[in-house]
Amino acid sequence: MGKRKIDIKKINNKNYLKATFSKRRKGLFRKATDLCCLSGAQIAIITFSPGNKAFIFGQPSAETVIDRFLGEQASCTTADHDDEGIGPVEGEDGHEDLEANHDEEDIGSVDAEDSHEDSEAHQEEEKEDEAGGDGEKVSVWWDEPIDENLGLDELKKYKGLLECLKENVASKLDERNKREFYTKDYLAMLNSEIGSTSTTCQERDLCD
Amino acid sequence: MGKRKIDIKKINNKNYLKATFSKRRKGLFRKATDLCCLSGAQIAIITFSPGNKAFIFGQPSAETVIDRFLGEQASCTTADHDDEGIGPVEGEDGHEDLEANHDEEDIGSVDAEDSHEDSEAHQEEEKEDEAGGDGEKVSVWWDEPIDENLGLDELKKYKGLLECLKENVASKLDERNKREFYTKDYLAMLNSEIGSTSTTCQERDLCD
DNA sequence: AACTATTTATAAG
DNA sequence: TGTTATAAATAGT
Repeated sequence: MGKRKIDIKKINNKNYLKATFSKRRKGLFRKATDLCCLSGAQIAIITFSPGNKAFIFGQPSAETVIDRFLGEQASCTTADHDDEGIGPVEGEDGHEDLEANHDEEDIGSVDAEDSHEDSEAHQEEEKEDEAGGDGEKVSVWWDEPIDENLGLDELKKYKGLLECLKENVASKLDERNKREFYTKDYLAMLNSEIGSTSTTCQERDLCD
Repeated sequence: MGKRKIDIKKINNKNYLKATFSKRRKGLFRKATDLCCLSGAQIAIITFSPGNKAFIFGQPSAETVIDRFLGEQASCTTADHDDEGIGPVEGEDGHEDLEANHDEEDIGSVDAEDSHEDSEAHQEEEKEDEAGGDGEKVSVWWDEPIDENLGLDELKKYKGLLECLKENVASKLDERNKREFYTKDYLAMLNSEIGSTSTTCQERDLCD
């Protein structure tokens, strides 16, 4: 997608690599945002750049989606999980001529919750590499002044973003409430178990 | 990107939603594949569709990247990790007029490992929804017959895929070797600790 | 599912 | 960093 077609193979020129990674990572996150907003999907993306810096995308948060994934994985422990432990391995996506099957496509019951769009939350880890450590701005889009000259499209996008923000705040609150609940629940469990005889201590063999 | 521009807002029509999710999820994974191949980045994408089906992308594997992320997160435990616990929260990506800063862009030392491209491994969980439960094919692209009429681009792509496959197999082997090593190491540690006095049993308070 | 008309993404400059 | 020519993705059919 540019002035010239490029082969999809490892870029060796450092500067070009950096520029390309940056542009394409942004593009990837933008696509994820759009997909979340359009479909209501939950998505987490974890990226370690060639410079080993982490870039994280999460809707509603990376942790939420990862936990859900790990949870489902754990409850699906099939006989031999010696490598990935999940289902069928798909080699590649979207290479027309080479494309392998996929009987995916799902979407069961989408409870058409009237009109509040989706939200997205991105988080980015910062680990100053040796490359330029200028004064890390930490502002976010909703702190930026509103451009006076927004066109209709921009205004629509802005509206969408605000709706996403609202939804995001709501889901964060929800998460926090859940966490508090579970914490209380866990504490209650611990308290009840300290006095009971039913629990075994797995570590005991090593303890004496 | 289509015959008409659409607003990025929740789609309510089920069929349109399904088609859109499917197309865009594939597009997202294709972008991730390209980014991995071009830059050597490690990426994991976890997607829960609106039908609550999981679609996983991983390079070299989702687990590897998630573990790395969780590991780094654990070692970075800052004072208050009450919600996401990572760094600055970025609200949105790539909305031109609204775009907030980002002082990301990294790429430190890319050890130019001559010419073997990147690999990708995707895994897809299957959980048959009520929608069409036909006989789950489990084949992958490298099992498919090669189209006799591939053009130059397709051949290049094929070459790239095979190189990725090779690299992927190599990294899987590497992972497995590492795992065996750690397992041995861990067992050795356990053995040496059973007889020692240095280790404390964190669970002890609950054990008696 | 396959096909365009268009919009988006992005390689180069 | 911003611009532009082109490739790629995809909305609607």
